Amino acid sequence: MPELPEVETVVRGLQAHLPGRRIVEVRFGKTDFVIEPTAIAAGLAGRGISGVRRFGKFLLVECEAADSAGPRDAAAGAATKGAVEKDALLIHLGMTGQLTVSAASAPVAPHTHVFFALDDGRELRYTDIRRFGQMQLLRNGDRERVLGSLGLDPLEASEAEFTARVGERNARVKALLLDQHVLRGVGNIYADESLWRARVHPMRTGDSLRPEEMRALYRALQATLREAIRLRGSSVSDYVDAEGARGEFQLRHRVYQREGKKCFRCGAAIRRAIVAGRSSHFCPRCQRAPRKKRSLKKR
DNA sequence: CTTACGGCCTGGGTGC
DNA sequence: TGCACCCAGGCCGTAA
Repeated sequence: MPELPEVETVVRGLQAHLPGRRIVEVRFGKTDFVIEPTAIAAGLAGRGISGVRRFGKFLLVECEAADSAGPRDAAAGAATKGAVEKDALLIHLGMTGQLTVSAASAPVAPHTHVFFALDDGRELRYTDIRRFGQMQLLRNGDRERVLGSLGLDPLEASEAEFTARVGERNARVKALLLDQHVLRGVGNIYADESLWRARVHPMRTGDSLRPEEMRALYRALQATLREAIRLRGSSVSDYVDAEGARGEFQLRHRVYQREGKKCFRCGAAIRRAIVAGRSSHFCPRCQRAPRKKRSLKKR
């Protein structure tokens, strides 16, 4: 399940292969998860790739300016196009999406639905068993419209920003961590792992966290994400990086998918419960449940 | 406005 | 061997 660390790992892998390459042709298999596939094919054929970046769980393949096919005066271009946003291909990997670079002659994995032929004889391929992913071409101005409402990147947010976002909300902290409009990039694995690390129960509300708990959660979230990036993400089902290799952070999971197993800190049996509509894994001893029912607002 | 919840998309894994 | 069912994450509609 690609979350921030997995997408970051894929992006870093793609950055080693794609910038400077040119997309020769785009071919599709199934397109029910693609917004305007014909626009993607027409818009990207012949375009050079200038960079790859992550935005939350989204991945952006950025194109060079459309008129860059021939020689041009860079200074003049900058002067006239200064406010123009680069076109970019926006990709969300959903649950089972994979982006890999391979030789065009390499065997095609099942459920591979998009092929970007590159000018060096290789292909960028999009494979997605469930097709819960998403792909669309962002033109000038689309970026703010599509991505503008997303929350802070958890690795860029200061402790004060994090506290302001989470600490004034009455919703369950698990729901807040998962809400992409609060923080962008956190999913079920890293929410559960961070809450365990911070010893905060997922059903606590944001505004019930004491300052030291809020600080612990902020630090736990960043430490967990950084370690997961270092270990190239969690491969619990289909996730692989741009080279097709699995990550290793799943070997460090302390609660996720460990229901019934012993807590690494205290030995109690890890529990699983549905919180915010999601499977949530926690230690019932280390992470104290809120005692009383939450008040339905002040009345 | 905020929060909670159910349904929908798809198909691999599981259990009978 | 087949087959019904569960579940995953994001998003959207609805209700309170």
